[in-house]
Amino acid sequence: MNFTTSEENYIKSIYHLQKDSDIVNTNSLAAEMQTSPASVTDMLKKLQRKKLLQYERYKGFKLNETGKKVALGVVRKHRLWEYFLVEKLGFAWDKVHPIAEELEHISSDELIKRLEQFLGNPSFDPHGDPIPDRNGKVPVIRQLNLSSLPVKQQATVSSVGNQTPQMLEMLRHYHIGIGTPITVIKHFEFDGSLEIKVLKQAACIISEQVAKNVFVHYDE
Amino acid sequence: MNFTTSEENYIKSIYHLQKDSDIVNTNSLAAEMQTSPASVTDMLKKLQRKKLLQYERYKGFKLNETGKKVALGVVRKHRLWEYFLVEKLGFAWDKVHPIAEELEHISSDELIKRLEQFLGNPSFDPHGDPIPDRNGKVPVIRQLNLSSLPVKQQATVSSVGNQTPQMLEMLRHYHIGIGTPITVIKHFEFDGSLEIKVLKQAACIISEQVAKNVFVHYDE
DNA sequence: TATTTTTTTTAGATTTGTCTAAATTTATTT
DNA sequence: AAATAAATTTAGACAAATCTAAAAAAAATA
Repeated sequence: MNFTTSEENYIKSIYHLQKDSDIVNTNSLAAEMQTSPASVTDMLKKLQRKKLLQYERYKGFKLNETGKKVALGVVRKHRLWEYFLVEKLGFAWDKVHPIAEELEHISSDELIKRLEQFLGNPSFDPHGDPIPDRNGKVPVIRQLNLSSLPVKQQATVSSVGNQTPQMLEMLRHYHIGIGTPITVIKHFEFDGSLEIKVLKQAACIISEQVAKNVFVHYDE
Repeated sequence: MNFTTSEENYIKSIYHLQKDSDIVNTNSLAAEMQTSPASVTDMLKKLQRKKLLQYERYKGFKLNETGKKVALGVVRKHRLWEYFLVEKLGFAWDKVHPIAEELEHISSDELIKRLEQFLGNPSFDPHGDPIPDRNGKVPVIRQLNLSSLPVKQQATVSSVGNQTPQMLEMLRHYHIGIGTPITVIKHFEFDGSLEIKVLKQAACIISEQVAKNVFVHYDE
């Protein structure tokens, strides 16, 4: 089945919202999509007619299995294009989101199959987010929050929670990127801030808010 | 200024039509766009309001300088993406048109700048068509029709006129592609067909209709 | 030149995705 | 439990891009 750009965007947003909250409600989706609750209701009816949603009036909604498959397809395309933009075209990781937002709606399956191969079948995008495979399988990585990393434990940055341009810019300032080796030197109880050491950089202090958005995995 | 996908498609089609006929009329554009003459009229009014067209009711129309710039921008994107699809992703040249038709509407200028660089600033796409540069300048190549090539004159295929999948498939069968060395052995007056020799292939005969769509340039 | 044919435009309708304002349902608070 | 507030849906409208059928203009022909 084929979907419009608008439908795909709604499906993708619902997918992301229902990861944290199981059931999604109209207002939060409207906020996420920067549109009115009335427009959301209209689209929900359409997606229900197309059998992608479990939806009851006034009760909230979630994607069914078919809907999730569609969402994973869009996420897959988005992340493969982000990988392409950063690794092949040399874009900074905080600039690629809006472009991938357009590219993800190009419809050819053959294109995505070949793009994936051309990129060397990557498992994670430039922000450390997993790239679903052809069948919607999402690679997992055992990672923990930087705030929970024991002091002096050597680890590697694996992904970033908040991916606003503001956050990504800030991380770039700290020289923190995906794959960056990192150690926590000291944990300040007062405000939860951390003194950290990043490869070749002088030790520095990051706020708890930043730390909560950085995920790492232990080095083997 | 920004244009919708539909507007860009109309502009591009007008551009291609006015290369052969200077002034374009409603019916031929409707045929080209596979839509009704009424829809064309509607869009013409819109493009005129946006000051891209020289248009008088019942008298035909053509792009003005602004309109041509926009058209060249779309053509540029289309051909760069075709180059990418063939040279980087390994698509056959007769499969890329519909995909490039979607990709050409992605809006980021930065993307196209970087893509062009990544591809090594190509001047011609996989069908031998020139790729306009950032400023809308179109590279030219002195080429002639295969039917007009003197017998025994060594030449190289530089572009293809009719780019339907049917024609491209046929040329692939003859092992004729852009850059293929080619010589005319004999010219048959009876039906205008040509006996030709293509690199490493046994001599073969092609119809006048095919020959008229193959363009070559002399080897230096 | 008058008539017929072709081309082009207008009028009015349809679909998609959106909006605002009003109505309805659910949740919260006295 | 009744009143109030919040969330959600409905009703009705609009812009974009399309359509069909009818009207108008231009071109071709008798």
